Amino acid sequence: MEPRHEHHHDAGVTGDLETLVARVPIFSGLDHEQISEIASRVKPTMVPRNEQLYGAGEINPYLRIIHTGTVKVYRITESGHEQVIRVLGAGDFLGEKALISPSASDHFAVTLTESEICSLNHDDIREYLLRYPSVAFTMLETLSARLESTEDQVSAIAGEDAGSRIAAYLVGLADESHRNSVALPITKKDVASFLGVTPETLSRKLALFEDKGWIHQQRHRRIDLLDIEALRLV
Amino acid sequence: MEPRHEHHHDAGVTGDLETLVARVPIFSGLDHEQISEIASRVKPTMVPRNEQLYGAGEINPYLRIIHTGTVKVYRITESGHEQVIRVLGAGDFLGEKALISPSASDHFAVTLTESEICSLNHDDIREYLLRYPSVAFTMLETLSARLESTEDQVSAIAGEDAGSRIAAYLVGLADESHRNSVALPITKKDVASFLGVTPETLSRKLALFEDKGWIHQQRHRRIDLLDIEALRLV
DNA sequence: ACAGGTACTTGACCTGCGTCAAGGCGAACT
DNA sequence: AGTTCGCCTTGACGCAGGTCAAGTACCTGT
Repeated sequence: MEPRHEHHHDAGVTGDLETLVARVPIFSGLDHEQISEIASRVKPTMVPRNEQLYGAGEINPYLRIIHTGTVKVYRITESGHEQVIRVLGAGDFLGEKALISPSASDHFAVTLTESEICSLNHDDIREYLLRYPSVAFTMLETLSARLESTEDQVSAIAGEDAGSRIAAYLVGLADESHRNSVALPITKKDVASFLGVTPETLSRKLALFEDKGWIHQQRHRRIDLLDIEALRLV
Repeated sequence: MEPRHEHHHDAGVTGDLETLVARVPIFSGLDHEQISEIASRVKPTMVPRNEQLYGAGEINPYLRIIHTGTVKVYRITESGHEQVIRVLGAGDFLGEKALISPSASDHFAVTLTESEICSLNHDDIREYLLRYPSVAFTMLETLSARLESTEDQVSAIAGEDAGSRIAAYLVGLADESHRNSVALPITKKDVASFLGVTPETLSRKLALFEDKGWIHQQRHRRIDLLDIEALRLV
């Protein structure tokens, strides 16, 4: 495996490659030998913050698996404004669209923090999918879960008002971190885009929630949820 | 295979089972022998109109493949209103959510026309996925395409105004049928739900389009598109 | 063929949220 | 440390589209 990672510098990877691969959810069903084989094809890279992984129009021949860090996936709508599609973290993958149907997509992906990312060539992945059906099955699980959460997004934007969506988003963050103090993974501007509101509306609703004593906003995108039950009922 | 298809009557299937299976996209990569094997496990059924295929809360152990007819998939949002997720036709499948992660989903599915539907037991399908990787790969393609179209729905609802979404929907129907006279596959109420507007708004926008001479509404949900270019620019 | 219910249309009203604008604050680079 | 740029907040305003209501047309089942 040659160190040809676009213009990124090489990985200062924590632990050996096989351990890293084994921790990736879509390879979790494989045995040690299979993991080794995949590890030999993987290209781990440290990617700096604010690096564009792929952009609209270009066909990128890599499936990216995030080992550490955060990546934002978004698109630019016809009317020119940015729509955040999802935010990916450790264990998530991206770039599957081009793998499955190699047409240009209008997605953009950019790192939000310095990230440790493995790139797998599409040809290799296609081979794994055919050879190790459990990999394909796990990808099906992931895509199915993504589809469901995107459907949630549709019903929320179409059916709930801005306040409900924002409250539900905060409660969701709290639920998955099991804490009542959450950190927004992205800027408020991006959260607003993700929730289908303007930054102004988000700002106003958060101020309103704070007035009612339901939340407390600290520095650095950190928000304490003081009354989760109230937020659930919004 | 015993004829135990809930309370539906047995299929008066056109052509033999193998031909039918071979025409299903997710099995298109298989050879004759494999098709035969699958055909022996398939339960084809004629389902009447307005029949509920599955409802929220219940875990339905079948993957359904639509051979003829139309099926509407929707959910009921927390605030109680119906949100149409997608409309499926010949060659499409549904029920894959429970196959992949057998948790109760909040989806409903109902036939809009009398439909010829094949049911495959989840255990059987799981076996095919592991044994014939091309089946899994085709399912990946389909899910990926669905994901993309659901993402389109998100950006459209969040970013475009009602008129644009409605015009784009009409143009989309025309594009896929290659004709400039289209038939809405579902009621206007359902189209409205799908597009994230109220039936009143849909009605008003269509009247507006007609005023401008861009469309002509006939009986029976049939609409002639008189000026597709104008609609594209809305 | 009839009756009933649902889908659709149109009108009047009103409000939530987007838009425009201006000011403060923090973060990143030199 | 200073400067700059983009993020965030708050205010004022207007309108797209949701809501409520009433009437008409359709479709469906008997």
